Amino acid sequence: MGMSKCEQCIIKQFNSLKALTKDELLRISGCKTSKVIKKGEVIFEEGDMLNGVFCVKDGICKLSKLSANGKDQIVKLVVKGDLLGQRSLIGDESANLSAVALNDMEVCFIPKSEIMSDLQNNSNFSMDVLQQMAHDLKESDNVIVNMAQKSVKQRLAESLLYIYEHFGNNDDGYLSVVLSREDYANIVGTATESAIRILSQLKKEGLITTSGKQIKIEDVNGLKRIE
Amino acid sequence: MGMSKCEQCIIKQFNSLKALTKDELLRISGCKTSKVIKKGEVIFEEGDMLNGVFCVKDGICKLSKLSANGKDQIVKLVVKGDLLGQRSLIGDESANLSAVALNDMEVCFIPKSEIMSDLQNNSNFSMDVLQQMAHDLKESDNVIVNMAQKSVKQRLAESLLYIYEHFGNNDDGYLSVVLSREDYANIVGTATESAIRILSQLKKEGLITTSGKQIKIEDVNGLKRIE
DNA sequence: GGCAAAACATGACAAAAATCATATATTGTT
DNA sequence: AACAATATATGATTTTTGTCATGTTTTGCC
Repeated sequence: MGMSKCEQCIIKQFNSLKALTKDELLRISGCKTSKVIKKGEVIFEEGDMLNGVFCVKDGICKLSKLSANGKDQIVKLVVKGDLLGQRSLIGDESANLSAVALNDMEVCFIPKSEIMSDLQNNSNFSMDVLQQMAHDLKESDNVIVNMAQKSVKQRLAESLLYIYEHFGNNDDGYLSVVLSREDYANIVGTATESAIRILSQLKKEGLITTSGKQIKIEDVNGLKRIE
Repeated sequence: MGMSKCEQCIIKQFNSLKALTKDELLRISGCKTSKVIKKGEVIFEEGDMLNGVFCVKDGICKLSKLSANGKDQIVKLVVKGDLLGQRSLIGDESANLSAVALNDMEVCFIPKSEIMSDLQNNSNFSMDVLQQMAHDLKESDNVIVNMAQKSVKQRLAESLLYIYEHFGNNDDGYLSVVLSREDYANIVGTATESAIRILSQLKKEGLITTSGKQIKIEDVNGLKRIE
């Protein structure tokens, strides 16, 4: 528990922690705890007060929100290198989203007091976090436009491409992120049956192939071209 | 042009500029320019490089993005007291959205260099901006969930309530923000005809009344209850 | 390996929303 | 005031998407 050292951890290169000084990293290293989270486990839930952030060392989780009609909407996928929970910490609010592991994960938990004091005192760090949030906001706006203006088929195709471009394939050419049909439906905001139906269509059209839950993108441009 | 003084401007109380020191405000006051923008005028467009932020002293504008199918999606309404353009500045990217005045506006333009140096040097200011962005991100997530999971009628009802609760009525009881039916359609992400049709329905159901473009909310709870 | 539960698949139908057509009202301009 | 341009309104129809039903496959577990 918490034996490895932040200053030597390569993961930090991918997130705002890279802006911290060696001293700050040493302090964080001393008070962080690292945990293993099993597939399907809840990291935190909507409404929870977080008292720190999670730095994802391995694995993937989904951030989702339960809507009034009882369906879960997946808002974001968080992967190796990402930080988790900064927004609630900074806004000093309870979590707006739930985080659930999609496969086995390894995360480090850094207590709130550390992060907040570094944000106050290290302007490189706060600027980096600011930039990250500006970027996230831009992405959110784009998602809103897509949700509002595109068909379910287009949105599903784009989700496949997003996963393909951001998280890549594994050795056998299948997407490295493996989601259930229900998860896809919850990303796109549609009924599970509709997601299944459209994936079948895409198969027939030769744009993807599948093997169980695994999906292989066969024609990137074809997916991009969907009316 | 630019004669009034930031340190005395009450508008700043509503945004992150309140976290600046008197000296910083004096400096900004010296280099800002204030402009009047007519209804329908474009403040900036998608892809423009901004070299400063706008502080809205009066009026309302819409932030929207053109989607692939040629329709505009309105992502946010910006009103008196809000800042405009921070995200592009912070992210050092071209504007992701277009800003168009919905009525006559008065804004102050503050050059990039000023804002960025204050962000670097005044941690109260950067923390305030950070909190604002954390809040915006939360709002964005909620919009995504609504777009994905709710019917057009529910979304339109919520938009009316949003405007009612955030911007209020004017003396005669009509919403103080006056939008065209097309604007409503572009907020909700639907066809203009659908927006018109649903507003007619809401009238028949006694939840709203209208007079030309003006809309009066007659039954807040009724609007909230829409299945 | 066998069994139950969960996930996937697909058809039939219903509901929601988009599109097309057309009519009326409002607004801005001369 | 008259006109054109724009915005609002509403009907008819088509397309998209959701729901319900039912069967098949896969998965986890004893």
